[in-house]
Amino acid sequence: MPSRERKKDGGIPSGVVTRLPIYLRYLTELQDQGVGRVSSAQLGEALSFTAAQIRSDLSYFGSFGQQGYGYDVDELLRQISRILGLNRNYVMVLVGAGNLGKALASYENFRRRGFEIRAIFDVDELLVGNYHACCVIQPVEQLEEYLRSNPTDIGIIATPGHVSQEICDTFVKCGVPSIWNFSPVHLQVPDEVLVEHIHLTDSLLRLSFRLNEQRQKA
Amino acid sequence: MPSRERKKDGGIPSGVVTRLPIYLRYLTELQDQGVGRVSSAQLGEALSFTAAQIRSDLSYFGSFGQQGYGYDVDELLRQISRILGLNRNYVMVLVGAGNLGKALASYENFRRRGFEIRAIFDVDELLVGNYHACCVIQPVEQLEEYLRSNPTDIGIIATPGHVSQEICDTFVKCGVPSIWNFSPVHLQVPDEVLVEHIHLTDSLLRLSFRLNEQRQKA
DNA sequence: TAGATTGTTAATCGATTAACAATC
DNA sequence: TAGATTGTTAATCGATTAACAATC
Repeated sequence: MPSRERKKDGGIPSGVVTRLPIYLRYLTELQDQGVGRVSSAQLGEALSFTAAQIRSDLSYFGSFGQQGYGYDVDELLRQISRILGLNRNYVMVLVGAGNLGKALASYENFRRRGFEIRAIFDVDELLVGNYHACCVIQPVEQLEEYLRSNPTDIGIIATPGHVSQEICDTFVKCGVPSIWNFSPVHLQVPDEVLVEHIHLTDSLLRLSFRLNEQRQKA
Repeated sequence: MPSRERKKDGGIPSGVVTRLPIYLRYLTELQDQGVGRVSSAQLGEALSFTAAQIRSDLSYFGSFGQQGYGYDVDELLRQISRILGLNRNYVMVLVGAGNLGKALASYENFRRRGFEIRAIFDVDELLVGNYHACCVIQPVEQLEEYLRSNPTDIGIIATPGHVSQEICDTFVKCGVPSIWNFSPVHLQVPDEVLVEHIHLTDSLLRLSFRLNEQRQKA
């Protein structure tokens, strides 16, 4: 089976990108259970995808399986880790040390995967100077100066909505290439800056929509 | 323009459901700014959608605009609120009082929208008995008994992954119709139970994928 | 070898968009 | 009225799936 790129043009469909971490997570579970081999049919069954979709997704990146056998769990895990960029570390800076920000700073799984929060900033003078998890909380006025001398891969925004665009602009201005946004705002960024949103309220509203779907016909 | 259902069969495409909360959020911003009217072209411009998509999405639920005028911001906001099920309250129960669980319990925006956490459960004996935000933390062994006598709309799972399926099963067994899952696990539920996942790590991995997209060709 | 399962192609399905008659 | 913009239809685009030759 020839291992060629199926697409030369670059863009991987966003559905594929959404599913890769799901595959990674389940394969890690299998590995923990000592399972050594898995077929696309088994993966699909466990994750509610079709086998064809899983094979099609993987084929964007190469040929990782064997006819008649399936996939070696360890090997596929290694490949997907590499594809997701997990063979390097990421430097992150967090702005907003409220409850959510603190929870993010304390979450060990990120660090374990190579994502490290190196600095925390907040406006609140009562918080500034306190240590939390990794580091001392600094005043947000010093964010720009900090970023100038400390190259950062990912800027995390866990502030109230009314300041998040401003923080975002600072990240962009200082060359931070990607933003992880927890504030309930649609951030405006240049095309080349990557943004991932975690909109808690949006997720909750999707749930309430579906809870009411039957009743809510116009 | 006749206000008919465009689809009789029921299922609203998930893309539409994803976008409705985004529309709600932006319309709220416009209302706060005192803007009284908006066209699909303006909405699309601000949110990076096409005008056609916005009109198409809304048309699943009725006709809320006027030719030559656009949409009345207040009225459209009212309609989308209703469609999302925001004209009632929701009772929630939280399991897992770690950093993330505490952050969720403290988040005022949920309550403001009518989503109320009525009880918190945890395994940790050191936490049990403490008050947090709304309520005292109860031992998780009492979850089932609690749910039997306290009808609950949404079960929130903010536990470590290895117990989340078990908690989920308890919710399902006790008739909780929907689950808001923050644990890094693909939960198995019957078809009729609704699940919304917030997978923080998956989101972070999508970001690292895209940060590395150029380099990572197989 | 026979059975199983891949990677890929072609067919299908669904979602997005462009265009426009309707009409405020 | 003339200009603007809706809601909807038809055309396009892209993603998913079924089928199968290749082959372990």
